[in-house]
Amino acid sequence: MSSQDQPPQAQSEQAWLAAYDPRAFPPVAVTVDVVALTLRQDRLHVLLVQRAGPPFQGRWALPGGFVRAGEEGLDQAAARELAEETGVDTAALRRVHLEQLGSYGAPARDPRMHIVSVAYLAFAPDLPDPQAGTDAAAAAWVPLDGTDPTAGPHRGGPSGRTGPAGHPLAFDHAAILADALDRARSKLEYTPLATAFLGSEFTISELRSVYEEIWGEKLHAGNFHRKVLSVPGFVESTGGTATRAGSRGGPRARLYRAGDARLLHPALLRPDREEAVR
Amino acid sequence: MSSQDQPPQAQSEQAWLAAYDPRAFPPVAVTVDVVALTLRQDRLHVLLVQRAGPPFQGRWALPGGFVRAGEEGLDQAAARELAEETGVDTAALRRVHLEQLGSYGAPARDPRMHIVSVAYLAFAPDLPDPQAGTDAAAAAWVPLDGTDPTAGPHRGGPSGRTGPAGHPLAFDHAAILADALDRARSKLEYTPLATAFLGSEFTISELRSVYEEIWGEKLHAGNFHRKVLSVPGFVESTGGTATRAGSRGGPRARLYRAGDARLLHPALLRPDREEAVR
DNA sequence: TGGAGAAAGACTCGTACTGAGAACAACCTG
DNA sequence: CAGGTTGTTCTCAGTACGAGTCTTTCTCCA
Repeated sequence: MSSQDQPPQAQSEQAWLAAYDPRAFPPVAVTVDVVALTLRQDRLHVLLVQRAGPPFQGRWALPGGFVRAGEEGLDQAAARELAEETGVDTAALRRVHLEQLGSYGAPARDPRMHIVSVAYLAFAPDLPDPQAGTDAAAAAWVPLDGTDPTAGPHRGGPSGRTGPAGHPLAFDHAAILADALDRARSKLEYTPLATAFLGSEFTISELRSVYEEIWGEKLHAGNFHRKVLSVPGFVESTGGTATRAGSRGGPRARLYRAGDARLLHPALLRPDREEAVR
Repeated sequence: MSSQDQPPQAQSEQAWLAAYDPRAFPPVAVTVDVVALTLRQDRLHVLLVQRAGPPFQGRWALPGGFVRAGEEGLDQAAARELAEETGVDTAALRRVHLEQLGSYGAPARDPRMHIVSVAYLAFAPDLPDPQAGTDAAAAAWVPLDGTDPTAGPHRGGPSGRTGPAGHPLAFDHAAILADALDRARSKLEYTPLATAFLGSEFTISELRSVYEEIWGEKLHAGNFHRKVLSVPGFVESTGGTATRAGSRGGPRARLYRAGDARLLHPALLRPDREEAVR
């Protein structure tokens, strides 16, 4: 149940509600944090903000903030935070995939008080540079390539994930980011969400490079091509071709748009992951 | 970030923390609700409690309660609620699989105030009948078979899931339960968690009946057998055989225990789910 | 201007996995 | 004891997948 509590008295339900005092309950605050991922120049980036005030002043952190009590649900709060932080209007947010990742509620994860954070994961196409909100010193898309010395490339080690200046993230945001990357990698396997990183029209090669960048390994071009076209509803042809070939030659690729499938069947599995089994 | 907030002043971090007033923040309460599933006599059951007080007095609901601020994390809170509600001691809880399902935070989901509930999903072997906690009128394992007229058998329609007396669940617990069943069904595909519903030793047929009951469809016995034994780390032989055959004849089955795999590779996919794709 | 190199896309081949069904022996109940 | 049920193994055809080849088209650079 949503509450295990001793009612003041067993009166009528309405009378009881009127006498109800929310402040009588232990203070646990709820925030929403967003792990927004995008690809810029074929590199995976995450949206981070630099904290303007304590705690962790000056540190980089995931964008987020308190849920406005009584005004909005969790999904709306996440969308609002993302819009505020990216400076992108609500219309453009429609092209962004946003899903709940999980909640983090260790008592000491925030030094101020017990704060439960509901984390969200966003897949965005290439967006303009963010504008720092009023409560942030800076905001930026930060590359997640192998520049982090404490984590192997594309492995997303749970600790040590760093911000632009190489400093560790605030709070437990490194762990949240690691979980987000795990989720993103497996989401690509059985959903067509890789297309969320691309524009409305794209080539199979561009789609493949999304997989390669997020999974961190090269894929067989021919097999990928065959597979993508054979999964019903993954992509559909626009009939057109790219106006220019790739920068290093090759024929002009055909263009596709996202299909109507919500799940890939059969799935597009990552190659050989024996190590992940045990 | 875990907080987007105006610090009272930009003093030293410690001074700022000392002056911090948690009560200044909007009251959003956090609860933990548990969807505990088990199999009794080859039937899927969920643990429900009957609410002793308002709101929704007398209605059946998922077991749960407020997170004790500053004392415990979300996982511990879920384990505690489950232990309190089942009357099972912490030792027996070790055999129960408990994972976070998701968070539900629509502003009006609780009539008292804005309450965010972090839902957990538990897979339990057959446990004794629960004891109603002090704040519940009753607690019971409730069968989830096709007795619900508003939902097809094993489809878990998001609305209308009912309690023992056929009454709808309190709050948005019907939706949470539906999400939990979806999650459980897909978890069986790529994890060995079906074994969490069984005792420490089991036969392949018992394992198959777990899948059949949760997926709601009969499986090919021969292919299931081959598949289970071929996935590395799913089960390992104990060398023994069941002391008695099934009630309707047949040879004594060999006994197995859970292996050390945490993921099934390749996965054990549900048969034909065209409908789920779009 | 004419390769060299690279990429898009179609194709081939051998292997692995899957669903459907058959076969057979062990065991229950009546 | 007979008939039905179940555990387990096997066969067979269809599909999916990894790796490789081949052709064509394009860009870059000598």
